[in-house]
Amino acid sequence: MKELLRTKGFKTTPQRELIFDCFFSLGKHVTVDELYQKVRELDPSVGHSTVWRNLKLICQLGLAEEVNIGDGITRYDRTTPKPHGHFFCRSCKKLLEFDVGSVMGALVEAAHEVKFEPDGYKIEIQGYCSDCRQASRPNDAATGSANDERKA
Amino acid sequence: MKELLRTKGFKTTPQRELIFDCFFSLGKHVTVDELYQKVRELDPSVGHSTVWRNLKLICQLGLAEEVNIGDGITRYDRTTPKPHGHFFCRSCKKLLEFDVGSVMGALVEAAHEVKFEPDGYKIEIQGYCSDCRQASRPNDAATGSANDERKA
DNA sequence: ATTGAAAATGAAAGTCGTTTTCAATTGGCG
DNA sequence: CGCCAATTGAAAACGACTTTCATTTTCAAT
Ligand SMILES: [Mn+2]
Ligand SMILES: [Mn+2]
Ligand SMILES: [Zn+2]
Ligand SMILES: [Zn+2]
Repeated sequence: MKELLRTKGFKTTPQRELIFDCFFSLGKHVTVDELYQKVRELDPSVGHSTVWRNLKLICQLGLAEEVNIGDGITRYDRTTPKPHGHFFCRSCKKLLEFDVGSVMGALVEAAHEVKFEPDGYKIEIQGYCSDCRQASRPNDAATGSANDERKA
Repeated sequence: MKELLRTKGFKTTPQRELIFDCFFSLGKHVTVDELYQKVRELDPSVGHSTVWRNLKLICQLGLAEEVNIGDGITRYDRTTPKPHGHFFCRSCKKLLEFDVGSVMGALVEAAHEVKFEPDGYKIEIQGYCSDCRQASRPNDAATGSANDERKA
């Protein structure tokens, strides 16, 4: 890790090491604030912007990539050898991963047809996970309109 | 159109009619500001928030849905009978649509396997469209890192 | 036509995650 | 060591989205 940083011309600092460690110890799909909280448990002096900057750096190094599910909060997902898709539960906001190997062929071909050169894939299925469906059985119609109540 | 509004309990106003008309006359994937500009060509007195609110209303009526590609700008896409995917060009920021019929089966099955109940699909392929690739042939390496220049 | 309650409007302000600024500190090579 | 560029942290800036509120308008019921 230090090696990778050095060879790319970045310095190793205590904050950076801590942030990197925390990031990789936390699960996938971490938000800046989640990581910030985790880091501050171990060193409350670390600043928010430092966490943010190092998260960006982690992405720059190719160790993670941003995931944007449309709720305005960027999540950082450890890079996986092959692209994967996400099930996003509208209720608990959790992301489940699934293999997209079976659909990549068709997508690449569709791109080819219109001479589009793909370099990134975002396959996200929204809905409700089994946990949440069980929990809210009686009124899953209500939970279904998560953010549609304007003038209720 | 007026009928639909009335039956749902919404009022018809000159601004609303203008905004609806402009929205449907513009192409797909419209941003609030794009629609705002278009509307103001015809009536400069219409406010930004009115455009925004009516765009939300159009979604509420099921005539459009929000598309969030991760650049922080919400686009509004006219509802299509069946879900479609998007090619998003990192260079010109345009969205090309493509049919996802051939991959829906696999996705639905993948969801089934983990007891996830899907109700929304977002299939977005990022990359470079044929126009942009031709235009920037000599230095497509540079354009390739659209937003990766932090300390260039 | 008149009227009044509810909805809609527009300007301005508020929200909130992201990003930048800047002075002070620090890492690491020579 | 000693220097210089990289890094840090606090605070401010940014920007799209959303809400607030006083005023205006719609429209159903007189
Ligand atoms: Mn993931
Ligand atoms: Mn579309
Ligand atoms: Zn859930
Ligand atoms: Zn393009």
